[in-house]
Amino acid sequence: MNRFDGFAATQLVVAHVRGLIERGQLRSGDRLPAERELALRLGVSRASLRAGLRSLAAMGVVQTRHGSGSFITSGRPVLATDALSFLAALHGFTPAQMFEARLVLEVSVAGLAAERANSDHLVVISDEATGMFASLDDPQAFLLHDALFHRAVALASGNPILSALVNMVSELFREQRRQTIGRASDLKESAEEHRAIYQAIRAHDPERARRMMNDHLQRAEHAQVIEETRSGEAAVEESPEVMPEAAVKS
Amino acid sequence: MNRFDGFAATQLVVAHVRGLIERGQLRSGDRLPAERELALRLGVSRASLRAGLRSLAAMGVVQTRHGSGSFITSGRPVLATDALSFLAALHGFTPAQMFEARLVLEVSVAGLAAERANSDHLVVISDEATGMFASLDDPQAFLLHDALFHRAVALASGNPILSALVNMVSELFREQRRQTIGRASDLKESAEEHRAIYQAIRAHDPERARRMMNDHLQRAEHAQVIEETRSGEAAVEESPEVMPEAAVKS
DNA sequence: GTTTAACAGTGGTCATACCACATTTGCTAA
DNA sequence: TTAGCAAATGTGGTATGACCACTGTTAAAC
Repeated sequence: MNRFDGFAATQLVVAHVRGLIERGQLRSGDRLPAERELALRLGVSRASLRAGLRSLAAMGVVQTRHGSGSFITSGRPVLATDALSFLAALHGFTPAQMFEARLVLEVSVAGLAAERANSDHLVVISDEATGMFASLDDPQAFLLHDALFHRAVALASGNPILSALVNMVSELFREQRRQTIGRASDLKESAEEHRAIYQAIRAHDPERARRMMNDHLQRAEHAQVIEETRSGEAAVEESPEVMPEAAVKS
Repeated sequence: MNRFDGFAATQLVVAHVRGLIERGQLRSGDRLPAERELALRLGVSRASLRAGLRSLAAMGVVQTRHGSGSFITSGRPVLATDALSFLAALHGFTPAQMFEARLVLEVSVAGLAAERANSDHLVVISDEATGMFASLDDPQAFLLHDALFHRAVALASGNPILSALVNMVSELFREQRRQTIGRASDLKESAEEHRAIYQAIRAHDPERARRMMNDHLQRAEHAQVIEETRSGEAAVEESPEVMPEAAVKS
């Protein structure tokens, strides 16, 4: 049945799991057979099977829990955000490019959310907005709520594809912004902008939601540019006021 | 130096390569050390090293060529499209959701392309448009040129993030459409629409480019819906005119 | 000088053993 | 009886060593 031994063993594993998913024999949250058994069943070594599972895990299709087993990823459709993050490290995305991508995606998404958001969606969005106001003195927490707010809006759009894309981009932005959020001075204004977006969505006013999201992103980008130039001057004229925390590792 | 043996060996590999990339010690197209050597250097087994590389490969960060070595992915920033494809198989994206996502992304992208496309970009876009006209009698080839056209437009937008996202969505769409393109009857009209988009971009007319892209996607979705209802009726009233080719595997 | 064959280097697979974590089972002791 | 704990089981994670398949180079043969 299988290809002759030693052909594309690991690829066979991926294809097999994919087939099971497409046939509906594996669904979100289901547990896969144990590695040793599945390897035997597919006629490949356990090493090759693990290689295949590793690929699937990197794509966010399966999650493996040490001691428990491998499971098809449950919950909402989510793309692995690492990939975009690596791309950023390789090719060096600029903040301008990130804001442009967010503008393209999120303005429309906000409009859709205003059309379709139900009360459950609204609660989550509102919670994150309050979370922002509650963490004005903790930039990192603020940034987290910021990202979660935008993801909540994307979720409310009702389109899982757009939601997955917004998740990726927002996480990418957060990773980059995390290092400079400390010098931001407009957290309160930012929170107000998010509140305005929320209110437009709650009022089911797509046009206003689009406008508010557009204004918010434009202002956020502008503020970040101002920060950078000011921080650049400061570095020349005097000692920097705020040191970005050094990311020390291993 | 390393974590005590047997901790998160495979994770260590990913983190290490990531560090090398972020420090600029590994750039696009570079070749990584041989597996046996790199494993020794990191103090992990070759199996664990390979697991890490497999993850990186699945994310599209590295490409490994049998007999030659492992290389940092060269060329333009591209996200692995498999992930979205798996999500589709798991959660079942509808054509309507796909078209909505494309509408959000590609209308704006077309506008940006009209602002920024240079002659190199225009050549590629034009080539794909002609490729569509040249393959009116070969639906699969037509569909390929269709996808490549949209990617060329995204590339011309000058934003690598948006380009990567459009690549993912266009590939997702193509995989889904591949099975039904055979019954399409409006290939020529579709080609004309693409030509109109190209001309708007070539004329550096963003507003027209956006409008043309918008019209194209709306018409394509409409045509596909018509197809489906007609095909549904046909299946009931009489034998289907065109059998979608069965995807036979293994 | 050209062609061809051998060689060394590299990733791909396999088999086996052992370790670490999670859950269940069943026994002990209160 | 029952609450608590410990052993047993099942699972993924890692390590080792060997061999196979592909690639590129080098040296030999023509």
